[in-house]
Amino acid sequence: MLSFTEENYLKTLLKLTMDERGKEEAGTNELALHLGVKPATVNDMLKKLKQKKLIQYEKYGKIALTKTGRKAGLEVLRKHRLWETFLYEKLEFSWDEVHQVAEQLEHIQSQKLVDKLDKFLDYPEFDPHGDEIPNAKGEFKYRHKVTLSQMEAGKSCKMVAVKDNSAPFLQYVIEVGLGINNHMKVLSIHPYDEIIQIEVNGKVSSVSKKFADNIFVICEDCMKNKPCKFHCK
Amino acid sequence: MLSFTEENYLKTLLKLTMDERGKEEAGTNELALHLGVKPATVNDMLKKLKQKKLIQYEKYGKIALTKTGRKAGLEVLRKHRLWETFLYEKLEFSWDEVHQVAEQLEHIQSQKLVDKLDKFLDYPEFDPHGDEIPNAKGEFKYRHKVTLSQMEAGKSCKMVAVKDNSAPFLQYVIEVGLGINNHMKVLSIHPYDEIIQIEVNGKVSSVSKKFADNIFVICEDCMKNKPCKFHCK
DNA sequence: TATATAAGTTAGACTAATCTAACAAATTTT
DNA sequence: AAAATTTGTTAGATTAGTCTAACTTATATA
Ligand SMILES: [Mn+2]
Ligand SMILES: [Mn+2]
Ligand SMILES: [Mn+2]
Ligand SMILES: [Mn+2]
Repeated sequence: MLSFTEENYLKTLLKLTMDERGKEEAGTNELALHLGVKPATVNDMLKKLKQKKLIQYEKYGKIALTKTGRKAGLEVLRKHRLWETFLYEKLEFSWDEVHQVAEQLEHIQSQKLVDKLDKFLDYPEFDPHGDEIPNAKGEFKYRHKVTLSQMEAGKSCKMVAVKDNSAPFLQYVIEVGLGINNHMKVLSIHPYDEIIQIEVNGKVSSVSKKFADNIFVICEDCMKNKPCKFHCK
Repeated sequence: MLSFTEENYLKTLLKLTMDERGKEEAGTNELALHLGVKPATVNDMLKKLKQKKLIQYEKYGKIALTKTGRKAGLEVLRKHRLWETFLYEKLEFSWDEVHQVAEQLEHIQSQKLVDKLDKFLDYPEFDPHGDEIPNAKGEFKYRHKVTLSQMEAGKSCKMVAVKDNSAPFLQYVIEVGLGINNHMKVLSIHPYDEIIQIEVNGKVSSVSKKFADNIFVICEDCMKNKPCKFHCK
């Protein structure tokens, strides 16, 4: 049985080693930053997680999840995203409110509850922020998404997810008239300050580079399986 | 902000001082028994709860909730019973499975969640065990219920709740063919060992005194507002 | 009333999770 | 290669919640 804290470490480690592909390991400071604790605290926990065979780790080395650790992390992430979906779909929460409550709900221990909730929601594949929900086996759909800031002027794309899950950012996204599955066209990218002009539903908006870094999109060419020389390799 | 543990103490205190009416106070050992900890542990917590003005308590004296303490306890009880109802009504849990999971869910902190859940369930007044669910103001319906063991031979009654919420007991109740809102007639009570014969839906069953102590009923006379000399005063 | 039993308290110890402050190793820059 | 910086570790302390064992107070019984 894992404690809430242990679960949070595993979930965070999983996110750090799966978001940016290629990166399979994390560091003490990085983990501390994301968990909102001090590196010293993380260091103590690393010893415990290693002892429980949930991570691979040597003194002064990098941290990687073991198979069991990854499985446990996936389970927490699955619960988090299912609960977010429940709150959003069934209880009329807005997308900027669900995360905070799901942070608590993800730690409820009951296999039956997870299964029943999944069924009740009709086996959703994505949460309100467009993040993939791992299924009962821990598998999830991979999508070749890029950030809005990686798009070229003149190209069209569809918003599929957000990177930043904080309430202020999510509210700002709504304000700009954007949302999951919205189509948009990149009109221009200003060379001086990288301000990006986009058109959504006929309305033109200007967004910053910082904003665009946190919006995930799929480009129209990719969707149509056309090779897209700009950002897909 | 209260910890899980503090919430459990307040909820348990509330149940001890509201179930049996007339009894407004509880003792250290009694509380320890219900919480599954040692009296020494309770004693430490009493000091903390007193300091937070959630209970009234003097060394070697009895324990009573303050107004704030009672309100906090009611909120936890409300959440517990709403979650039980959700699991039972929406997720197809059986009535012997809901309690264990609700013990965890009752501690989720989100006023909005409680309100939305209440609405989603259409403001239920009773949980799957027949227990009253306090409303948003902390009020709940009072019903003059008695235990099945208090009934006289020849009288009819309706089952409205169970006292024992443990899975083995609840499964046994089903086995006997009983459930919330079932009507039954007490055929006989044997003077030697107090075995009670009841008739439910034409089927006759024999139950022990211990069993009957844990079944709450409303007698037919009381329901019809006829004075009932046997157990109502 | 004296004694036995029940109820409640205290002291001292333990674990999990956290911190600060000091130290050590690894990496980057000059 | 030396110095500076970043990254990671250790020691020692703190807090919440729990325990055992010994003690004290209150209540019931002979
Ligand atoms: Mn989230
Ligand atoms: Mn969490
Ligand atoms: Mn219950
Ligand atoms: Mn509880």
